[in-house]
Amino acid sequence: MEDEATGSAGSGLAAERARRQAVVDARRAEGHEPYPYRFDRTHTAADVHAAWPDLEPGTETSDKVTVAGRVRRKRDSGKLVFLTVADRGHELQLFASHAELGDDGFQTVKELDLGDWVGAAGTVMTTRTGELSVKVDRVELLAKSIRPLPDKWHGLQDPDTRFRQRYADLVVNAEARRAFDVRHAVVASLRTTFHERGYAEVETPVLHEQASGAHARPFVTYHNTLDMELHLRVAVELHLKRLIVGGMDRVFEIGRVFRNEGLSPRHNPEFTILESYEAFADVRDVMALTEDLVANACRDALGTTTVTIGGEPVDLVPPWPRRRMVDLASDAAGEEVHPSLGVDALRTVAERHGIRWEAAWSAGQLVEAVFEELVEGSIVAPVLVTGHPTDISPLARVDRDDPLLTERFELFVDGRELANGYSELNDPVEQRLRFEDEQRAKDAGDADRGTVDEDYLRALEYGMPPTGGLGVGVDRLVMLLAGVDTIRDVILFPTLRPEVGE
RNA sequence: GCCCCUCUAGCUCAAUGGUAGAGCAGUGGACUUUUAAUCCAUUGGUUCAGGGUUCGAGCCCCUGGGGGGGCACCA
Repeated sequence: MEDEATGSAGSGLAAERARRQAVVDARRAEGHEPYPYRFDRTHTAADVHAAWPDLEPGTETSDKVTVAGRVRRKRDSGKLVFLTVADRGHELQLFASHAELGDDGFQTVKELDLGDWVGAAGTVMTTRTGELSVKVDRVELLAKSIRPLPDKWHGLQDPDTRFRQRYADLVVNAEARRAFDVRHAVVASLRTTFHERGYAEVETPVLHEQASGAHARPFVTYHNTLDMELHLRVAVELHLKRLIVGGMDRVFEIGRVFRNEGLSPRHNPEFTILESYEAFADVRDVMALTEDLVANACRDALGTTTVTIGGEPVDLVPPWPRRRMVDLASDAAGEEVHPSLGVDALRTVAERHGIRWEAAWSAGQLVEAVFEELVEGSIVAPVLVTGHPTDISPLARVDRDDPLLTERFELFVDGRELANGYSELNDPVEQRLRFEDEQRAKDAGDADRGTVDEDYLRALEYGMPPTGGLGVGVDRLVMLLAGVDTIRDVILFPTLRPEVGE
């Protein structure tokens, strides 16, 4: 009877799904395919708005369009139904009248639930309040939504559900869509900037015998046939420089790297890194490249070079200030901070400022600690921090003016490191010594430190030209430009613990 | 790994230790120009799980789980 036919017996999620499934079954029984294979549309919602931008209220055109989208809202006043359908973030109203559609077509409209995908053909019109609409004469269900969407007005608020069910988040939360629109525009812009400069985009292995190129703990996995442990990469650096040795000249990679560390609003175990290497360039060229990459990405994604940080506008137009790490640290400490002071003196400086240090730390690590504690968090507008101590920069070339520092920089914005680059060390003998220092530190118990990469050294022995290299945290760049403060808002599917039941 | 906060209907949220509610969604009804349509009626709950205290627990306590924030580590 009535209850069976409409599936209205009971309530709750299970009953709602059953009711909607019953609509699918009924359509099949009537000879309609509820999940058709394809649908031809002539216009997207955005196209319609662009093509008929300012029709007077109450206009009826004879312009035919065919559109498709997801039903987001439905206003049913009996013999007339207004449907608001969403099509890639743009909305369009369908004006569905019984007079125009007849019994069958109107029944199809009546049966539509919020969340259903629908295709419709009709003429462009405006209602008497001026809303651009399509007066439909044909409506087709393209896919039934069996599961009800989250609240049409409040959206999805629970962060857990937003991340686990990103599909639902994207349907109902415009802010979520916007952050990823920014992301996609940023990534496209980065590629464009590189392509315009003659770089080749490359892809290098994710599975490494030894993860190297950054101070980080790797994920360990296992290959059955080779019967060996493999490590997921923590950086792409050494492979790209092998390509420079091979004469590829200008290369970049945008790829996922994996670091087996804690999660936070700024850290996801897998994240996207951009690295680039350019033969015959040094750190100054790389800083200029970085400025262009970021300014272009901002312009391409936002249409402006101004971003908002903590409620204040910040202009990203280059050039940005270049300040040596030792000078920034010295200014903040009110006394000289430089690795030449030696470990003992630097420990004293650290203690004077309440900075905790460890016995194993080198002079360079102490300098870095002073910088991180006293300076890093206070940088808001972009600053290129240069001249990192040699002992914390095992792959960077020694500064031509100061043997204790390197030709390196890190870009800081909003208290966060966004990029890191340097004049690449290309002397295989010196690189071996630096690797050996890393290995010693690792053997002494610092799991993040590196090992001696013999194959990389072999490559360097063939000769690597002078090279400038860059690494950019793409997720953090997107966070800055999208104006969000958690990395989970710019990673579609952030790492979560397994879900427990439903 | 440690500390703090949080978890109630499909969604968004209420509920001095005393009968678990509302809005949206859903269902039934009215309505041919609505805009979160409106109006009338109405279904829907293992209050994250398991223990405990109490005459009585969504609320207090313990254990466990998910999530958020902080610390640590890092980009």
